[in-house]
Amino acid sequence: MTTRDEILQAALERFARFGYLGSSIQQIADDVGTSKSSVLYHFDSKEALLEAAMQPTMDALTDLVGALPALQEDKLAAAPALVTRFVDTLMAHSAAVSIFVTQRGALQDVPAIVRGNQIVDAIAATLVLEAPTTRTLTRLSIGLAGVAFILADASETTHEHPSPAEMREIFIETLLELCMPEDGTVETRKDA
Amino acid sequence: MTTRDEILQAALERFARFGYLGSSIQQIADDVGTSKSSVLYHFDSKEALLEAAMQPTMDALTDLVGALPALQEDKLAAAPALVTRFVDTLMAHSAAVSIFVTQRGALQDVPAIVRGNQIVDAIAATLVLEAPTTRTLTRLSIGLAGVAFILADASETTHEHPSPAEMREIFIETLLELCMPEDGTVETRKDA
DNA sequence: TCGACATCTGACCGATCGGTCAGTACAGTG
DNA sequence: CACTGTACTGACCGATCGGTCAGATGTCGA
Repeated sequence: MTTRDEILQAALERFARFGYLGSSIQQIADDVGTSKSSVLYHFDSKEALLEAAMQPTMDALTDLVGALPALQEDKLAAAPALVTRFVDTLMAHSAAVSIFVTQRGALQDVPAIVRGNQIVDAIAATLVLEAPTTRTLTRLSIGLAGVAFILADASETTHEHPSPAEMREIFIETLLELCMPEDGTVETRKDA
Repeated sequence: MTTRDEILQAALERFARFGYLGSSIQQIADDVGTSKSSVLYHFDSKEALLEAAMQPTMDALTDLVGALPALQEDKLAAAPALVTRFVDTLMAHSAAVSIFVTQRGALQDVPAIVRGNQIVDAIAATLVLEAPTTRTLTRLSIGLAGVAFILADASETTHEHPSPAEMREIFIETLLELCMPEDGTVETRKDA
């Protein structure tokens, strides 16, 4: 792994655990075993480092959003696959998801966070399977935020959580339940 | 309102919007229109200010937890009232809830956050209405985190949210649904 | 009139912040 | 050999951080 990649990795973990504002360039440099100047050689500024660290996650989610229009024909049938893909993507990028979820209030002007907000809006709009009332939108928001939050919690705190495989099943099931019409019984799929 | 109370109020809002680490004593003083020294006269340190600002919320939630044993006889019947009270308490203290939810990773050693974690554990344990399996505990966590998160979002960002009354209904309904056994149909109450 | 006390302030402290810059070490290329 | 570009570093900058302290001001009851 190159020094640059090590810095990105360390920054992602630091930002997720202690917050962007609670992390200093010096600390990240110490984690990697390099100097502050080295970090600032690879990245123009602290904010540029945050941007670079968040980019792979935002790209993956953008890909997901890009694939949405093809599914819109039969929303109800496509929902399980979409939710599964969404959950898998979140779980594969839990550190960046943690940063986005817990700090998007404080980092409202940061481009990566702005981009994340747009992505979430697009996904939420697609996942609503009935007429988008306030009620269904809010229910889905609860599910989305809750899932993202547990993911964040699992990656940043020490206390116990279910196994990833177990969490994945429960996330998918619960999200589907929250975005289905009231009487809908949902079957979960074991694989995407 | 006394200067001390004004400082508490301003601190709560600042911490919720920009994070504890992202807020300085000087900024809070400026919000109130006083000096940094004045803030440090009323509170021994920045952390003591956070503690004092969170205390009313933690006290309210502690009261809620204290009332729990009396309800344990018939959990299923008591759940709607408990959930309603819980939601109302959260909504009455949205700024402090926001601080707790979004920053408890970064502030793990702060007494107020430690206390909050204990409270949440107690409430979650009580709200689980069937045998506490991993699945039900995780589902409830999703609901709890999701509700708290939307509350935090509503108090710190500018974008639109449903009216408080509408949110309250949806929160109660969704939380009950997530902590009920699978087949349970739940009736919500309009008042606590 | 005289302390006693609460409230508040500006000057100041050492530490750390994000960031700049000149310069070093080195591998590759002609 | 000289030259170039990449990777990296330590010294340094002004600003701000949380916090201390000596005093200024006003309001009390004695």
